[in-house]
Amino acid sequence: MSPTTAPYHHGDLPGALVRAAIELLEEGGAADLSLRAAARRAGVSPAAPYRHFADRNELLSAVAAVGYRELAADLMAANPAPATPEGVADIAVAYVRFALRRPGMFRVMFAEGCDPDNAERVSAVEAIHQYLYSLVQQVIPSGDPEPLATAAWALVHGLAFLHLDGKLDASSDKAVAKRVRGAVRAILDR
Amino acid sequence: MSPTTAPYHHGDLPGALVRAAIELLEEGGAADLSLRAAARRAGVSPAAPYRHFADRNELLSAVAAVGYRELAADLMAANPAPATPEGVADIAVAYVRFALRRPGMFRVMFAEGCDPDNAERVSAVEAIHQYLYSLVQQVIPSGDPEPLATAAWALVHGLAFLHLDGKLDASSDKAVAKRVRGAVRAILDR
DNA sequence: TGTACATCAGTGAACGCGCGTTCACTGATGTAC
DNA sequence: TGTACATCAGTGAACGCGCGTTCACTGATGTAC
Repeated sequence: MSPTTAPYHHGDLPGALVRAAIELLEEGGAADLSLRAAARRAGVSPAAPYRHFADRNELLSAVAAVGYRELAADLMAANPAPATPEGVADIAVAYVRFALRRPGMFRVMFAEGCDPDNAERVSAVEAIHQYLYSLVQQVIPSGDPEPLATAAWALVHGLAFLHLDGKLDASSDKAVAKRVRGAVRAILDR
Repeated sequence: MSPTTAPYHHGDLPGALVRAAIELLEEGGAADLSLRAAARRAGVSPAAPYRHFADRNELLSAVAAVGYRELAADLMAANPAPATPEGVADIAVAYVRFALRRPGMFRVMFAEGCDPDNAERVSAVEAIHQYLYSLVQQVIPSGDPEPLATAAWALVHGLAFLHLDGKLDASSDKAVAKRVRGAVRAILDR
């Protein structure tokens, strides 16, 4: 079998399309991501994706699902078992860093229009919430962890978007980390 | 002068275009907002806007500026002089409510691609930050207010977006208000 | 008070673009006998 | 082991769409004399 000739059957077109979409997202931002562009990059005709995805939104949901998994992995890698405010700040920094490192992906993960009923999405989001919940429970054992977990998520999410959208200066990684740590500590150390 | 005939000269086309754009935003979301659509609604040819706005982005910036002013007004109306955690929560609720009531507008105000150098935008954003700064200073007089003000903004901003994007259930106004108050109190009352 | 003229704010037609999606099709694959 | 056939995964051409933007233009306005 000649590997130089592209086979008629791709082998893993769904995977290739998701990967292509992610690359486009990293290179050009959310505006440059289209079904056609992903197909082009995967080396396939504009109609081919429709064998595997009902429409544009379904591809986007698949992309977002990958993003959620990677974000979760990033957070856990940042500090596997935080027990101090500083440990929590590590995770906050990782969250914001993820958003700034992969803005296109982050925007797709949190965007209007993306199917809110997609099962994979919902469970991935739930996983992140759960993670923050147990984290909060560990660091601040007193009281109801639910509102605190929500507050924690909102805090890092807001910091991420404000930096992403230029409302807070994101030109220096160091300054961003410092600002994020400052905000987290301001709340935790009172 | 016949008021039934549209005059050749509009009178206040820039204003009419901004108003039209805002209406489109409220009716159909950010995706339905285009220069052409705004011109159509203002009863003017597709090329007319270019007399007043260099390009699409400039119109968007003008729209965003109106949004910032309205958001600021909403916040101040919610509680003119908050001095307690509950008063702060009033403002947080107003922030989230604004986002949910006018999602298209909110998204334009905080979106990528929108000119970050636009003077009116920058000063409007600065005004909001300043407001939160002085608010924090009043409610929590001890320590550096800067990181706390940033944290406060990020918190409400994150709550707004998580509700807007369906990560937190926004189907009931009451439940949203309760969740927002809960998050604010969880942080303030510790 | 009237006229010439520069300036300004619109028109309308056209440009090229890339998009999502549908369609009838064809080449490859795998299964039943 | 070989063959007929159903199924699947692609092709490529075409659809209609709305967009941002440019262009040469014309109608209205206001100012200088």
